[in-house]
Amino acid sequence: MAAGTKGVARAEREAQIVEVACRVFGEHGYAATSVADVAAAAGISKPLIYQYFGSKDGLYVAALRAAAAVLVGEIERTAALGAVGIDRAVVTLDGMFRVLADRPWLWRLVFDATAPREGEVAAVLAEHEQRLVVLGSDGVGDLLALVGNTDPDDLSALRAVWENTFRTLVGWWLDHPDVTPEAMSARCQRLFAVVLSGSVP
Amino acid sequence: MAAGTKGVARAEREAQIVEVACRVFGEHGYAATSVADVAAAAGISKPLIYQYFGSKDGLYVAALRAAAAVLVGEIERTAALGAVGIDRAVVTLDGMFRVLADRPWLWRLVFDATAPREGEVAAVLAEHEQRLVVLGSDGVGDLLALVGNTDPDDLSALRAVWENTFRTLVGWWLDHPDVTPEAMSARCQRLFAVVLSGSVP
DNA sequence: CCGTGGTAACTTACTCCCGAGTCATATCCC
DNA sequence: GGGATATGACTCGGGAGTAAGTTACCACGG
Repeated sequence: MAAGTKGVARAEREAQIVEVACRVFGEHGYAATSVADVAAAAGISKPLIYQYFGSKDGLYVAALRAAAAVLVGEIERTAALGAVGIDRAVVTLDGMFRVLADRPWLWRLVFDATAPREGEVAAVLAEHEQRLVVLGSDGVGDLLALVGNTDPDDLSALRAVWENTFRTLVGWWLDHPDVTPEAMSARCQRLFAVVLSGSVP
Repeated sequence: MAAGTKGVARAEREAQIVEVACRVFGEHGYAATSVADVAAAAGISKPLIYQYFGSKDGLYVAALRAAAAVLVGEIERTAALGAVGIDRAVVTLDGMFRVLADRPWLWRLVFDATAPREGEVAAVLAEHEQRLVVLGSDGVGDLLALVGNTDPDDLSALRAVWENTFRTLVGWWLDHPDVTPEAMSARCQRLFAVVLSGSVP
């Protein structure tokens, strides 16, 4: 490949690289992805990525910010709809299924267990996590308030359970690509109803 | 350090290495742990580990088997007690808290997201996961049967939710080392009661 | 209209480091 | 001597990051 410019402006090239990086990082995970992999997938060379993003983590942060803007933004959007209880849960999940339908890799990118736990990446992850904690505590808090429970540790634990339930249901859906968002939302509604029906001894 | 024997028999040395490996792998994760780290922690040299376990994965498999024997064994033990519904959940969690109290690192070892997804390690992980799936489907199946739901995908998804709820509660507890097993079991019972009370709109 | 120099876009071909895995050798005990 | 236990000092590969050079475009003076 010749060394010279291809006439692609920096902003445009950066956007293209970020999009490719979202996909590659999301599909294979941070640890298993090399900068050379992303460069190859984008049809460019490694040093260009370093010139534009500085480091592997810099690239990852850019991809993470782009993905989180979509996903956390969607969660905040549905939260603002004002549904409560089961309805709020189902509406939130339904919105997520629709957003992920044509770019499912964004999910694994944002919740990548192999991402570094320190440095700028960790800071960005913590920032998004904090937004989710606020939203989750809100919904779960209503539930605890109904029974007069004000223990902060109970709230913290139950919020964690809810977040992981959310993650698990989305993860299950991603593992079953034949299931439509509509069918999956219906399944969630059904399962919540079973659990919350109080039919357990 | 002199090269000669220290008079430690192979079986004894292997047991010691496995114990140390459980701790180091469990505390830092598979990916972030080098064989040299384990050797240093055990007070021996790297080639001895290779002589006894063949490879990093071989060592990891040995540690995994030892840890899973304890943890999955405990889950199977409590499952055999015959409790149902919330009681079964609480009994299972309670047993786990007690087992983990003096060696909490075993948990992160068995559920390490940075462990390889292929090769012998993956096979061993899948084997233990399968045992958990059987147990989880059992408990969750009762719940669905009560409302006449026989959809296998509903069972699969709800089982996944339960397993992750379990993992989340244990993980939360590990992040709050001041909470005693007794207090944590009480918290779980309380939270289950809230959710299953059907008090949601 | 035609250089011509400056700048932005881009690549080849490296260095460097870290961790997995190995080889040759040393010590101890029977 | 011989086998089991042990280690220092390597090789090797892969991925992060870099140095130096190449090509295209564009603004300007002639």
